[in-house]
Amino acid sequence: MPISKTTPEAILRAAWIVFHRQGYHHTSLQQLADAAGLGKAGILHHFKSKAGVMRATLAFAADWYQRKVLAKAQGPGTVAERLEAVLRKQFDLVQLNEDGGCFFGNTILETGVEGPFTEELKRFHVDWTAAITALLAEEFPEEEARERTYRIFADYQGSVVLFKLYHDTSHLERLIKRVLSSLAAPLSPGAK
Amino acid sequence: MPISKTTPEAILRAAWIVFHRQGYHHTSLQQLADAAGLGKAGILHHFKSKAGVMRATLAFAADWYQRKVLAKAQGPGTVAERLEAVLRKQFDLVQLNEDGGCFFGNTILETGVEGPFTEELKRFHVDWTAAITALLAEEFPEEEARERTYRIFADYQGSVVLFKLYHDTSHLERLIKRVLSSLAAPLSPGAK
Amino acid sequence: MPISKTTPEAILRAAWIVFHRQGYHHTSLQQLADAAGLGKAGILHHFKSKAGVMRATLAFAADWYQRKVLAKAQGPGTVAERLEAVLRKQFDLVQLNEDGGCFFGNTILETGVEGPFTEELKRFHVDWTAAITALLAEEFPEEEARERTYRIFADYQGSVVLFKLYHDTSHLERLIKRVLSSLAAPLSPGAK
Amino acid sequence: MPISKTTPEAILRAAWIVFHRQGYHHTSLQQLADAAGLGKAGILHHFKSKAGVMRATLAFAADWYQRKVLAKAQGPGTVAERLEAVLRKQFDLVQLNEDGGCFFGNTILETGVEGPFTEELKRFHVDWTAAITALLAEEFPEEEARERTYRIFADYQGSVVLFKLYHDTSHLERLIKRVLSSLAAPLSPGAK
DNA sequence: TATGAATGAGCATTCATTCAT
DNA sequence: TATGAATGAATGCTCATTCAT
Repeated sequence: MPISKTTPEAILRAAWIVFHRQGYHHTSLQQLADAAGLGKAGILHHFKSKAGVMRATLAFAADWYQRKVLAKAQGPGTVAERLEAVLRKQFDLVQLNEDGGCFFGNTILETGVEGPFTEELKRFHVDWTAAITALLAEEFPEEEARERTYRIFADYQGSVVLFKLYHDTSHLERLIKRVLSSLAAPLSPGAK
Repeated sequence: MPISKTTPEAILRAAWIVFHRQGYHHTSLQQLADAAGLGKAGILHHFKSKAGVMRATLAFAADWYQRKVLAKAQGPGTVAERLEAVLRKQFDLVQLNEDGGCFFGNTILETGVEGPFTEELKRFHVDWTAAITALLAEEFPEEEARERTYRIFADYQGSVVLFKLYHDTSHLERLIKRVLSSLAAPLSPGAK
Repeated sequence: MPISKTTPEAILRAAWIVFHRQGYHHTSLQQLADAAGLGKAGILHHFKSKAGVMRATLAFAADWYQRKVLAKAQGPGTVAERLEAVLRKQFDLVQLNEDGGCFFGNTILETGVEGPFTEELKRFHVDWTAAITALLAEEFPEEEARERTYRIFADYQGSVVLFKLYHDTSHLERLIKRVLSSLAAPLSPGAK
Repeated sequence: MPISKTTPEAILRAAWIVFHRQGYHHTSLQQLADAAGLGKAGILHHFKSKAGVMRATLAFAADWYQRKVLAKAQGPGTVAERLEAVLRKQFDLVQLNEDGGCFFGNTILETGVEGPFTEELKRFHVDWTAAITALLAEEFPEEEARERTYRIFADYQGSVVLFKLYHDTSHLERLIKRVLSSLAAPLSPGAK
């Protein structure tokens, strides 16, 4: 008895949680199926392999990121306020799923180079960089905005490592303080 | 034909490479055995489980790190020279093993909190922090040295993510420039 | 090429034979799979572990016992005739499977107390006792029927040991003679 | 560093306990080694295989049985008293080792026919039969003594099954009562 | 659209055993 | 007399995937 019309999106939503919490290799199709309330074959009916599910999940998450996180870079408020809003929203995700860290960062380190996910992972970084650079460009010259964005990204990813290591959100708070106060200071040298 | 007296250390040296390249979950005992030139059972004769091999490998690597990388924080040369030496040595490791990134950072993100490796992973961070803080304390007040160390660590881990994403060592070079020039500047606010 | 729809019952029928012949611990999943004409994974698709197969097999066998062996305690014929019929049917099973003895008795001694099969094993004894007691109660007072049943059970299990030790069915024939002639005699003392 | 001169007998004493508790197939060489305080290779130095250890253990146990259990059939006291003494001593063994049942009976059912232990197992039964027959022959004609012995043996093995199934020593007590009171009664028919 | 049966490769781990020392 | 290194086969079980229905 078929039934129920599980949407692919519902599967991805469930898969996101599981992949985020456990990583790609440590997640089994069975777990994805359980999370989505389908059989394993049901999952593969929609996405033709485990890697396919992952790819779609990354795309789905990047999309969501764009709409729910990076969108906060636009709209009313000062540059600092909007930057803080983006970072705080980002941290909500980091703390989700039993403190899973950054889904994209995790996946970059786990599947890295040879992985079949490079495209989606790069898209995330490109999106992120574009949004934050555009925001900072309201206040700094283009070139400088780009450099500042770059440094914030690195600082963010590094802070997530500390957060995961010590399970302590203060590392994320410190990042926000650091980033916001850096906006008020001239850019230290060390650029590309 | 048994016998040949593979030392546990030789196994760990081989395991380090494989774990670094592939991550914990994506590495099989068979691969560890192949790398060490033993049968699977031969590995488990020395370490009682795959997790045991990982634990020992992390300890071995942390030790090596202490002796070969962090040791460069001591000795002759200016603070900046020695800091650069440490970072450059670190990058050698990052680029090793098909651009595997930071073995410890990877493992932190992959096995995170609940993992059975927290102890070894924390030790790495504690060692690292102690060495760099001691170095910077030659030039800055204790408190400031600690904060600077903290920021460098975060920046380093974040840069590794970029390196893995784009396969491009320039991200590591930029980190060095950024770090060294920051030594010459007053610490921007945003501390703990 | 998957598919062929092996029924769980077919698996249990095959497993019964193998477990009976070899015992629980000495039987491998591979052997069960071979006997059922499936791969190991095929077996575990139907029963989630080797112990699960054993449990289901014991339940299946107990059921069969009830319908094919103990059912002979009812119906036409004298009490003695029906008791003999039950015992003879029982012996057919004992001699099956390369003289495997009593499947339930074997398992009781092999996995004993702490085993995960106590429930199924007790059910067998309860069924057996209920059927034979009901039969004997046609001729003896309730209490005495129970005691006689008890002694027959012990004698039966003991005779199986001798049968397995010497591979000689005369031990089973002697049991029948002993049991039937005891029906004609008053119950010797020694009750509970 | 060799040392310590573990006697073969000490190994067998330890092996007896483990084999009795767990059965032959469910016992590993490692467990035997642990129990004896040696390495696996140390065990195999004395007995050239696991089966060899089992064989020697059965022989050792049969010997012990002869000297410590069946010896009670001789000496002062009435026939009934001595028979009870033998049975009670036997029950001590049955209850030993986490209610392991009769070591010999267990092994007969577990390894049965094809097993490489038939010889030792038969020796146990022959010894037992000889000792009890000799005892009963003090009071009954040779032929009758043999038949009574035979029945007691079967009843004993059957009672052990009940004891293991219900973990209840009352089954053993009932056996003693039954056996002793049968001595006072004429032998019911049903002989060979 | 989804299931459930099935597969074959692979998993970590344990097995009894060998053998140089 | 005993160890510790090592093996190769086997253990129970999970994996991603296929496919008839």
